Amino acid sequence: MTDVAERKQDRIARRQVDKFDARRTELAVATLHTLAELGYARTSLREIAQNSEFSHGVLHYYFADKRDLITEAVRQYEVVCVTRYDEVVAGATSSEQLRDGFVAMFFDTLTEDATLHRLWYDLRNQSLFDESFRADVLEIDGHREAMVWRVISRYAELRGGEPAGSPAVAYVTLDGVFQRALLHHLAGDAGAVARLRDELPAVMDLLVTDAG
Amino acid sequence: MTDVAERKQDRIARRQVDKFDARRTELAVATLHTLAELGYARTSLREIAQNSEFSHGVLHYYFADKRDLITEAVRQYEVVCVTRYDEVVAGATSSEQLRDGFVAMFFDTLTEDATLHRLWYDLRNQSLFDESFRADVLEIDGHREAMVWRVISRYAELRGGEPAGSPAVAYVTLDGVFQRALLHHLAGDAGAVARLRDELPAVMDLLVTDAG
DNA sequence: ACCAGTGCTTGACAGTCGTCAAGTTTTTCT
DNA sequence: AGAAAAACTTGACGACTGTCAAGCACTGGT
Repeated sequence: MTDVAERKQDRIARRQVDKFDARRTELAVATLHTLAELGYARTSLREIAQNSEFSHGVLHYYFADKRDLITEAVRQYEVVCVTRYDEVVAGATSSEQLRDGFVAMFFDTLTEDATLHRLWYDLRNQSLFDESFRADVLEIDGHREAMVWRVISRYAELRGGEPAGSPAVAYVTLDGVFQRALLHHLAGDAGAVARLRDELPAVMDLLVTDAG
Repeated sequence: MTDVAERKQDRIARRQVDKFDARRTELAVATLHTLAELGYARTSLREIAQNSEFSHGVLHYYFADKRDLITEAVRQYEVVCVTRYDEVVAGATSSEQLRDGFVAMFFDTLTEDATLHRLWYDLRNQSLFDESFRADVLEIDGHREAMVWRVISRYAELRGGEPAGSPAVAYVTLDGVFQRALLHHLAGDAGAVARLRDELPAVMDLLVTDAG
């Protein structure tokens, strides 16, 4: 085979791989939405296929098995979710601006992406039972922790202070507030969500020491 | 029917009701252990029955359906879990004693009852998808919050200070630490658990203001 | 125009699920 | 001891699951 022919073959092969990956991603996104709607326990392959424009058999053409499919869907979640606060951090020129921007974004995504967030917590919990999810979950959890840390360390900097705890403590605290707000939001308790919104600035202040 | 006969009937009926309830509870406990082992998504009635000394059909003799059974199991969890720290609070005569006793109990139940705790988080998450669990979950969550508040408010008292946040903030913070410790414990990362143990006293101190 | 191969659908498989009716064993009361 | 009721087992049902093989439709290359 000539060099030209080889390069052409390569181009074709690459195009096919690209198409294959694109469809994989498309199906993973459909999976993500189905999971967000039904939860892990009640999501079947046929249900996922109905949320796409394909039939259920195609899933085994693009994915080895259900686990492979769901793992890919989780990775799609990660792409969406771990840079959410970065522009708030980048744009803030004062601690008040950062604090208010963070609180606004926090409760905006809470209500806007509620089903996606409940899925994340569902999958993180699955990893407590199913070892095969654990590596991906721990990786995403680490990215979420880093995201929170970028907010808190910058907040401390703008206030001329220091973070009061480790990245882990900052993360679990704010994530705990988020989980609780999500639960009450989905339960229809707007009052409880509003109370948490009022408290969130004070929680942020707990996580940084005053300027000394 | 004579009065004597009526009273006798009553006694019999009560005894039968007691027996009925006792067996219901027994089966609910078996359900609880199965759920703790497999998680909500993978727990079937036949599996539950195999963890008891009965056959799978008996479950529909004592429970209307699967939801009824699992709801009862969740209530059993509540009985076990919401008074765990009370004796630590009652016995502590100094803030250091309360703090150290709390930390010890915290990580003791983390490792000792790990499967039960992961079940709780699993069911709490189910309530994000399934409305029928929500009322029970919110009730248990409230009891857990009250339990944490008894610890933190007493801790503040012993230090001559005040709690730094609301009961909700105290609860989600400590529960967040617990969830993270549980995840890393089940993932076999003893180092991460040890680091959280080292940090927990500082987290408690974040939640109370110093004496003024 | 034809052919090969990719992409996709259809239908079937073996297994599991919750549920329940029918029947058997055990307990309880007279 | 014998009858009545409760407690429990067994087996079956329809529905649903993940998986996969067989075949149809369509595309791109020659």
